[in-house]
Amino acid sequence: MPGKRLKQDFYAQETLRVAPALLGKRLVRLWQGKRLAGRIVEVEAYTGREDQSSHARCGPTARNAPMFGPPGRTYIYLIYGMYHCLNLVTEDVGFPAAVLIRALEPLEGIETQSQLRPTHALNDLARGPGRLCQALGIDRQLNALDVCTANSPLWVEEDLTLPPEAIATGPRIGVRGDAAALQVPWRFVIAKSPWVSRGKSTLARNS
DNA sequence: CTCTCGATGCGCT
DNA sequence: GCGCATCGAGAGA
Repeated sequence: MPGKRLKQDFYAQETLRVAPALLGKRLVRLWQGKRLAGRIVEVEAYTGREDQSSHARCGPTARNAPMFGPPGRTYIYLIYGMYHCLNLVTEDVGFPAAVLIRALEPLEGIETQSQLRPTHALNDLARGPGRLCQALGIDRQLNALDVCTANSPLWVEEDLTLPPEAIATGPRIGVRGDAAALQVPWRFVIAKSPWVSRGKSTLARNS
């Protein structure tokens, strides 16, 4: 049912199930009493120590600690000294995995979002992991936050449920790592959505 | 559309 | 000190 907040059991599933299942759902940020929200249209999975593109590949550190923690929490980090990336932690405690939220279709509080991230093009408001964090007022103050409890200022709601053929996959964007990590199709997008970030040419339709 | 480049803070094998 | 799971501006085609 649309509007219902996702609970911890959703995030506790296998990461490669959680990532595509997040597509179509609604990311909601309560910012100064206002609902800022967008539809999740693009995500990436990072799972296990063997994933050479994962921040967890070298084991637990102060930064990546949330990835080893319980599912349903945020993992937010600073990248290139000026942007933030939002992940939602998946699977069991001790197993490092998370889903990176890469793009949103703006839905609610668009005027406020445009103040937080001034841009003339609606298409650029939340297209990209750094951009969507700016538009929703997300930074490291929200790191390790439980998005399943009733009073958290950030959560994911039920919204659209997509058929498998509406989902396209491809290699992850902007990552380093070994050949396997560069090729594995762990990027998931809503096929033909005008709201996804760069790299459309590398996508293939889901089978 | 493509590409290249610089900005910038911080955690790290 | 190095290297980022990025973005925006500028140049070229």
